[in-house]
Amino acid sequence: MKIGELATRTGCRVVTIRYYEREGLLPEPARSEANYRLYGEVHAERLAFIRHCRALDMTLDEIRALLACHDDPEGTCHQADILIDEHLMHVKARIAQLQELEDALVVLRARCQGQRPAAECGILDALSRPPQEVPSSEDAEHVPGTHPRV
Amino acid sequence: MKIGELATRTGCRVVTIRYYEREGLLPEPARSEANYRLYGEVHAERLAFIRHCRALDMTLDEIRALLACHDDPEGTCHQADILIDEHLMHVKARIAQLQELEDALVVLRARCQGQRPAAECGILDALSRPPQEVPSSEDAEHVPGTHPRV
DNA sequence: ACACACCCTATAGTCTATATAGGGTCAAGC
DNA sequence: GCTTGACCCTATATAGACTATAGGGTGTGT
Repeated sequence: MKIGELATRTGCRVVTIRYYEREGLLPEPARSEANYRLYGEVHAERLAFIRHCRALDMTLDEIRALLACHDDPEGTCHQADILIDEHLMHVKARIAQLQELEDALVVLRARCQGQRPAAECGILDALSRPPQEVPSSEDAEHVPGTHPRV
Repeated sequence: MKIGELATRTGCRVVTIRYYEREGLLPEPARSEANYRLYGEVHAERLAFIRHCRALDMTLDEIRALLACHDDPEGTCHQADILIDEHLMHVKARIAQLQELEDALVVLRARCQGQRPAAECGILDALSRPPQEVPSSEDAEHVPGTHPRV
């Protein structure tokens, strides 16, 4: 199968597949006479694995580690377990952090109900003032915040 | 005050201050004879404003818009209200999405309790399999996911 | 006179892709 | 036989919000 078919089958863009190949997540496939990439079921399964992990917000490095477990069926899956546990903790930490953000934004929003001159706006005023509790992102580490790059 | 002092006072890296200047969020300050940047209270307050907004996970574009309101005290703060409302919705959407992820990860994690050969690992097996519900990131838009770049 | 902390600019790298430019391949229809 | 269009190729640039590095100048203390 050519790259376009693999893309539609897995719901992954063509350019993204080539990107995964460059990143070493997908093995280099055979080539046709016209230098087209030719994929088999093995590739489709591996790409599906990668996309499932991405859907769970894992980084490509985490996925690389899981694929290494997957490629070594003699070894134990202990590494995979640990990785999932850690990732789960990061997701939880990120949720907690975003909930603090949400509370802070609700408080901020309540300071202004609309059509007054900006000079009197409670929101702009509050943002200008000193302290404010700032949730640190230490524990969430590699888990993105409010604005994913889609 | 020189850039290093501004940095320690605001808890912002020196390079980040210069970056904000390049991005047009901070005005270009006066320079000493040795070409050092010289800041006043105005700059410190504006930088604090920016950092508070960043702590609330706003993008630099959102902050630019809030600063524009701030810089036009004749206008109304209606724009600022709308922006905060929208940002709040994005944060809420991202939280909901991450909670779905968390559930999926908990289910995944429960499929394996450790020291078995990777070939039998329920986690690796589940990730290889077809469908899986994948929360879309449509509503969270500009709110990053699980792995922020700190 | 020298060390050291601080400042400057310019450039490249991070991460996970997406977008663009400029070209080659292949089947169908005229 | 020739064009059209869909598909494929590579290489490079762009996004966001910084961080890191190289290579140099400034200013203070000993």
